[in-house]
Amino acid sequence: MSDVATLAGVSHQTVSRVLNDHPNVRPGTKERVLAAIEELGYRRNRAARALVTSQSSTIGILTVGNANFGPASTVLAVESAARAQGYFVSVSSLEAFDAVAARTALGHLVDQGIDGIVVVAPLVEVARVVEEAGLQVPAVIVAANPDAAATDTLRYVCTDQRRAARDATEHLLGLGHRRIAHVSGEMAWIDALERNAAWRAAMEERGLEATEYAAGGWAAANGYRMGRRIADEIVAGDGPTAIFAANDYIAIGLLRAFWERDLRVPEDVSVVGVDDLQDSAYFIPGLTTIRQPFTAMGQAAMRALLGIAAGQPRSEGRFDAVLEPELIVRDSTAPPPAG
Amino acid sequence: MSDVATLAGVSHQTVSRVLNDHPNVRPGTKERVLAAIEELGYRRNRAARALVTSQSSTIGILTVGNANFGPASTVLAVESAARAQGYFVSVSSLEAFDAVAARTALGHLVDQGIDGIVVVAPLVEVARVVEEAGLQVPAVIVAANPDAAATDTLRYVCTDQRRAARDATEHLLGLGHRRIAHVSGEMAWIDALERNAAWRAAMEERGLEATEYAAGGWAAANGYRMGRRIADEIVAGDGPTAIFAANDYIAIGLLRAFWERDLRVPEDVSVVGVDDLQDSAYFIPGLTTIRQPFTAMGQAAMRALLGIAAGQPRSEGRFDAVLEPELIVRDSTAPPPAG
DNA sequence: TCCGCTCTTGTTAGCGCTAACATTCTGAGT
DNA sequence: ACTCAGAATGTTAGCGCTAACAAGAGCGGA
Repeated sequence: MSDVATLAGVSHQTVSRVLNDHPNVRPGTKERVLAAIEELGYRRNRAARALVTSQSSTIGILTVGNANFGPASTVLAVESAARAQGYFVSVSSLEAFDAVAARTALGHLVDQGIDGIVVVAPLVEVARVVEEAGLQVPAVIVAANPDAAATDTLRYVCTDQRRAARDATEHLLGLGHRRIAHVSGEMAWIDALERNAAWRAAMEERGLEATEYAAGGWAAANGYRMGRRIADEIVAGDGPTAIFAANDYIAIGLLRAFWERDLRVPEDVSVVGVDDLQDSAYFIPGLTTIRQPFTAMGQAAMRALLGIAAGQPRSEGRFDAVLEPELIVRDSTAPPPAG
Repeated sequence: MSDVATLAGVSHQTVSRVLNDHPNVRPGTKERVLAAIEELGYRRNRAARALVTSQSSTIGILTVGNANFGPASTVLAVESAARAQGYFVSVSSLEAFDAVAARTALGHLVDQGIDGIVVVAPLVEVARVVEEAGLQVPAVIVAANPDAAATDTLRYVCTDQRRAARDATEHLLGLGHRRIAHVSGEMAWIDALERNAAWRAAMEERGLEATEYAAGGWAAANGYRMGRRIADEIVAGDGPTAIFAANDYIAIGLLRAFWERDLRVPEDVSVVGVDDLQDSAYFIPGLTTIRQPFTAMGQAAMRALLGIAAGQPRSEGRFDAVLEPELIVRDSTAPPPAG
């Protein structure tokens, strides 16, 4: 920086002023400084800047370190929103899903001197750890946590998973289905719990029996395993006529299992998923599913984070933003078979 | 830090020594310092440390900002490998694929004072920009770039995409197919180019005609569109008996198009993809595909990066590491129909 | 012409840490 | 007891930057 100052014939402080867009710099001087910066290819040292301003313009993202569609898409969206706001993004993914790992990762992030944290924490346990960590930095948890309790430095943002499940269930109900089963995901995940609860509520509201098949995981393999069981029941005549799968991977496993048993979708059984994967429209048949507004979520998360930093009072509800999912109707749902 | 020093009754420098595992500290002193750190909940300021050591223990990842399976998996793998080595990870994703955006993102990363960059740059243009940027920091490009030219600070690491395509093609050839078409991906991508070239080479080696269908993109929709065209040709009797799809998304589009035309896979036509998506095994039929060793790639990238930093001479070949993909045979490939 | 104001620029200090050097302590050898 | 090497600890300086204050320059009004 002092080289630049020398070349421009000013003091280093004036250079700093130019860099920080300080108002009281004569245009001519500014130009000379800018020229010197250009000539020397000078780049300001962020570490020094962070040291003196105690601001890193970096936000941390804590997430689960696998390629699950939901979290991955959310991370991408947050990242993009952060960059749009001029923030850098430091990602820390959890390999193991336990509290210790979450605490460690959180510590790492904080150690980095980030300005805020966005936690993409679909897991019940991770969310809890973050809440209890008593973070000093602004934090936003992206999760439809029913126990969400915003504080002055902690906010929540989510997509309404209950709405997703209700929309799916009611789409099926509207088609005339009454025996609507649910193949649930991994129950350590908030999303799994919420979708399950809302489907169950929608069924019970109408006095319908709610049969749950616990797949125990989000993968196609889990759906496939349940699909074989369900196929047996359908063939035996006492199975469901429609299934709400906790996500599209499970749904594709279901589709596959039914296909193997010559059960036609949607003629013999309807299937709805959640997520709308890149290729869900090209499954056989094209999958009716619930799409989540990931981009909007990312933006909402950043807005909430910046809001905390700016000292904005938290919104009244428990969530700072609740985004609505969207039902995408394709070919895997139809009225139930006659009789 | 001085608080800790006071509480432990030592100088701040001794605290620093304890923190940095300096050998010449009496065990008793060390313990007292550690206790003081614990009591005060002290965390060392990374910005100050970075300033004085000019080391941030952060590596930057430059990638394309979409959810494409390959890049996303690679990023995840690099991230995990970096963390295992005690590095933080700062991600910068390109929204647009152009040179300007790539240069800007690179600049951002460098400005952050990172210790190294891993570029997950499947795009021809991005790789070129990085090469020409004349980066001062160690950089590793993860791409099967045929023009790879390692330098003292720039290394290449890749999965052998030609091998992937050759394995796929030869699997089909071994099954007896002779009319093996290729549905190519987005040609701005190195992977697309490489897979295309290797398939073509394998065909031409045997004097077979190589018919290419340019899907123009990686999505299922692209595959579907080409699939309809190919289906027409197969029905007309002059289509291919097997197809090598540039990735699994394209393959699923193909599968879907064939299913719509009542063409059976693999009886009427075989399909091979590349990637092995989470649910590829559950496609209808289960997709034969090429799996890439992402985890190993991430580790290789970090190893290469650390190698540069440690002043290790670059390896003799143009690539620092070339990893081998793996053919996963499932149900979408079989011998060609008789006649 | 001179005062007093504002605009512009320079000077100084210090963010929290580590490297380098300075000092003190310890204990084996005489 | 006394020396001296080497271990343990302390002191000082400075990384590159910004904030706070200081000083100089320019200008209108009396």
